[in-house]
Amino acid sequence: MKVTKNPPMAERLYREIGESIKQEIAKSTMKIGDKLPTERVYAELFGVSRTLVREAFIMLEIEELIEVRKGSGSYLKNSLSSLQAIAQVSDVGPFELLQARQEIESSIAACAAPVITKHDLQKLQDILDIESAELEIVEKANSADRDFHLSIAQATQNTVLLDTATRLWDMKDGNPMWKKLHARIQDTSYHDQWLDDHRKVLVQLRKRNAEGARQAMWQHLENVKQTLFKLSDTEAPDFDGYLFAQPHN
Amino acid sequence: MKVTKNPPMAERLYREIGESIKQEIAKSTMKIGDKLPTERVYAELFGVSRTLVREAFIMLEIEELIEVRKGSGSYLKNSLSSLQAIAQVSDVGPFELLQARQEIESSIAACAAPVITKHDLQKLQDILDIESAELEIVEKANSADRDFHLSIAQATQNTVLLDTATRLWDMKDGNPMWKKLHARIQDTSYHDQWLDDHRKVLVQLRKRNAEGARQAMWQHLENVKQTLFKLSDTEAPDFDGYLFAQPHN
DNA sequence: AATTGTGATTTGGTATACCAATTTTGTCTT
DNA sequence: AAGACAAAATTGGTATACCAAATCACAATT
Repeated sequence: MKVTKNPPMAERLYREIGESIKQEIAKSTMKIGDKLPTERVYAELFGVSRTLVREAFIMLEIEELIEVRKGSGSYLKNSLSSLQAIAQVSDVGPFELLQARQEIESSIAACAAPVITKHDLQKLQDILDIESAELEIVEKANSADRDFHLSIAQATQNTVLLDTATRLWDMKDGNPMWKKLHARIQDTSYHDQWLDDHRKVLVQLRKRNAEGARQAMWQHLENVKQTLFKLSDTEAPDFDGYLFAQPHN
Repeated sequence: MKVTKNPPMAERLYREIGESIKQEIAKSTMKIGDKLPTERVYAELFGVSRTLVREAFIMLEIEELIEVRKGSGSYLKNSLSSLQAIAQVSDVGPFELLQARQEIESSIAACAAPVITKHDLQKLQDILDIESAELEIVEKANSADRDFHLSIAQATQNTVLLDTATRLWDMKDGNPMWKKLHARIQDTSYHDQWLDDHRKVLVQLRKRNAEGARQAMWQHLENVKQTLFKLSDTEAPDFDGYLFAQPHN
């Protein structure tokens, strides 16, 4: 039986064209507001049909790099650097990311403590129960972990904080370094400690103790950091460039 | 002479098609991984050519909502809700945003204090000098303000913190509420106080006093918040829905 | 000389036709 | 009946042709 596989599909052509156009823009001296070459010009330049160039333009337009105006032309809307600065953050190192999460999530916990609702507290309790029960199933545990952290952010009733926390959490997805660490975490059971950390955070939230919650969340992420540090120490070479600025507190 | 105008251009059709498709997805009971109707089906459904549907698909693909596979079909990749949660953050209220910035940027200041370089301190001093000199020119002052805050984030040497700070700062762009407030700020000169706030932050950073820097930055954003609160109070009705959870610290 | 109007040109917008990869179907072989 | 192979149908990929809006050039008008 042939398995339905389709991972290594050749990338869609319009993406290649789009990237090529980006390179052209990078090489040129165009400034924001300048007019780009027309679709037809690019089509001839790359030796493809205008349709493809058009699709590439749509890609750049959605990325907010350009703006296209009928009958007039397409124009640079943002600098290339400002965009890729945001894009390339995704492959940041685990420690750098955890450092940031420690700073921000402890503040979020402190921020949530005074305003958290009974309903949210119950929700956190439920998540903890799931964590206790499903400790073995890695996927469940992970999902619950995420729920726990983000639910606290939601309890602040501040959209921006929730968005920031979500963004930071999802940053680890797609980073190969995290996957390696993650595989090693599955064996050993640091989950027990982390579960205990979560309990301590919830206790402080129940007491509506802002500084207590801050401390508890700080300590939790400190423990995670230390764990990852040990694990990476065991089999270190992969982490060149990721090890730096240790906690300074 | 005819001015080159082109603001009220009818929105590109592919966007309408794309939004329509999103609605169709929302109405349906499709789950992640499910297969979407084919391009041809949508083309007939909406009474347009397949080209347009295809462009709409590209839009959805770049938004990471779907994944398209040649010869097979297109598939739901993410839930609609998770995406729009991120997208709609852009029009968040000024107070909600400032609240988040107060939490996060004060932590960033504390984080920067122990590790800030002499070079970065000098850079901050230079920015302050510019702020003092160009106090009157609103654009310059604004730019310097941004530089000051983001330079501190950069001084943490943590990419994620810098990215987060940048993201928060730029959130106010495009929000009409900010523009109204901003117009009113230009008249009065709260800039003096804010400039003084900045000085106090820099003093603490020089002393490498983490908690001092945290406090100084906190107070600075507290002052900004209070100022905006007064201004919005003067001419209040616009702010329905933006006034809520006042600082709880 | 400045302005206006009109037609040609440029540019993006849309539709149709055909190509290639994938999946499905059905038949043949074992 | 099971498996393998091939033909056919499905689906996205690409190219070409034509349409409509915006712009530009230039002459006619004032």
